[in-house]
Amino acid sequence: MRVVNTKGKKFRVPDATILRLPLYLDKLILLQQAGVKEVSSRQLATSLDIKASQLRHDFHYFGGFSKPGRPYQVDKLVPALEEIIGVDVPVPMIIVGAGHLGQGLANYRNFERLGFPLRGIFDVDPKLVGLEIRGVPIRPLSEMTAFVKEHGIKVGVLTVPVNVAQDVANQMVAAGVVGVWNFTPTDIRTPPQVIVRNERLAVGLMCLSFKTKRIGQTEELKGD
Amino acid sequence: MRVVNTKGKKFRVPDATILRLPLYLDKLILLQQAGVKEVSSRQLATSLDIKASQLRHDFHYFGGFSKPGRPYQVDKLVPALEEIIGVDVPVPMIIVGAGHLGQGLANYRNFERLGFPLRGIFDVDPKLVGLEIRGVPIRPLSEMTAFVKEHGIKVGVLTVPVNVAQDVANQMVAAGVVGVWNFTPTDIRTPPQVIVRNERLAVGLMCLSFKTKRIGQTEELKGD
DNA sequence: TTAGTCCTGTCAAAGACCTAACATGATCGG
DNA sequence: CCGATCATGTTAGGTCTTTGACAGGACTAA
Repeated sequence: MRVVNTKGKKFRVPDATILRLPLYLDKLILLQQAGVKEVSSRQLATSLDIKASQLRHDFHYFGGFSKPGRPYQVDKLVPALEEIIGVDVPVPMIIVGAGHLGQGLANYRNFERLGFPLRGIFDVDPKLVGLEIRGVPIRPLSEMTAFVKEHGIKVGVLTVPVNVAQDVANQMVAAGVVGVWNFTPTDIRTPPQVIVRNERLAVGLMCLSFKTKRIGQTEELKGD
Repeated sequence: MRVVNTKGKKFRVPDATILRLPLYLDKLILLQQAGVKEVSSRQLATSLDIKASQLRHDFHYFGGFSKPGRPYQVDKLVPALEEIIGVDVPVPMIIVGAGHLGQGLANYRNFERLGFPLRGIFDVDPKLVGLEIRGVPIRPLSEMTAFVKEHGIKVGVLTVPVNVAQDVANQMVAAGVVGVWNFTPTDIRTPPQVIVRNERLAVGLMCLSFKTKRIGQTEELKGD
């Protein structure tokens, strides 16, 4: 991933940095809501459990957001990061699969705040079709393709059963979606220009498992 | 993180490897269910979009799971990884916060399969208390501490509102929980021996945002 | 038996990433 | 005005991670 920073220089931004930008923004929004005006790299880094030099290094790829001697101003940093991450331009989104997880996500209020207004929910189950979640009606899956085209939907959230995941994803892509947020426990194949983000709940659980099971062994295995 | 491999040697296992183990297991279980008996490092790696040498290198930390010339046997590899990850020993779990996300997670059937049987659900809302999800009743939050102690609960899933997250986490830890699966959009502080896994949905969304917004710019910024 | 093919375990080199250190600039109090 | 303090931007060096290459075992077919 490459960007041109504020000083006209081209940088290759490491993936690791990109993955941290949302963490910075997340924390900064909390600070902003708490009325904090200024924050130093040390304060911000400490609260995220990383090194201050790493944070400054990350910001450096974008030309820096302050000048030597002055801490970062929260009210300037937030919109700057929002623009870099792309949160400032709305990306209309749909949820496909109105099961428990799909409905839970549909109730998540932060989507709008993060630039992803929810425009539609789709499911095959006739018992679900017609219900409304936060004002958004559940529509039959058969209408999805036309809806995506008509409303210029860019991102689809995939919360369908595993066995139809690839099929539904294919329909989304054919209809014009450029990003898929995949909550199903399987890999889906897409053309290279379509971005897939896998949200593998099982993986999170297993990581937790690996670590908790090793509590109590740590005395004999120093230095993890 | 350190382990002793099958040849008695001590290795420090990199974090990057640990994060991949669940992906391997996840895929292998799918293969096993499909009746596949043997799989080579190339096949497995290709399906996960990584290099075969990396997969073999990862397995090498644990002494390897086959011998030169023979592909991996799915039925041997699955239990071996399950043991390493810790999925083979059940870890009783509770969900605290029976809102939409909490209920969605409570309906997730894979928890048992992954070694995390759901033993209880807790909430402060009297309208929710008494409801059952997949046979597990929702109990008042005030009973949580006693329940954790009595049933030897090891892991708590945190799906409460942000403003009470730290407070509820403190109660969990005081009651004896050793792992917290945090779905709230905030950091929580715990003693060092308690493992916290943050499942930050907003971060996943923002990563997707960063990438999808840059589609169309890729022609002028070659080589991402 | 033997050549050919497929495969893993192993290691060293290359690459990506993180961190400490420092030059420099801003601010404050006296 | 000046020193002390705090802060960022920047870079070089160290550390962690990935990759390619290869030795050697196992199987197959002729």
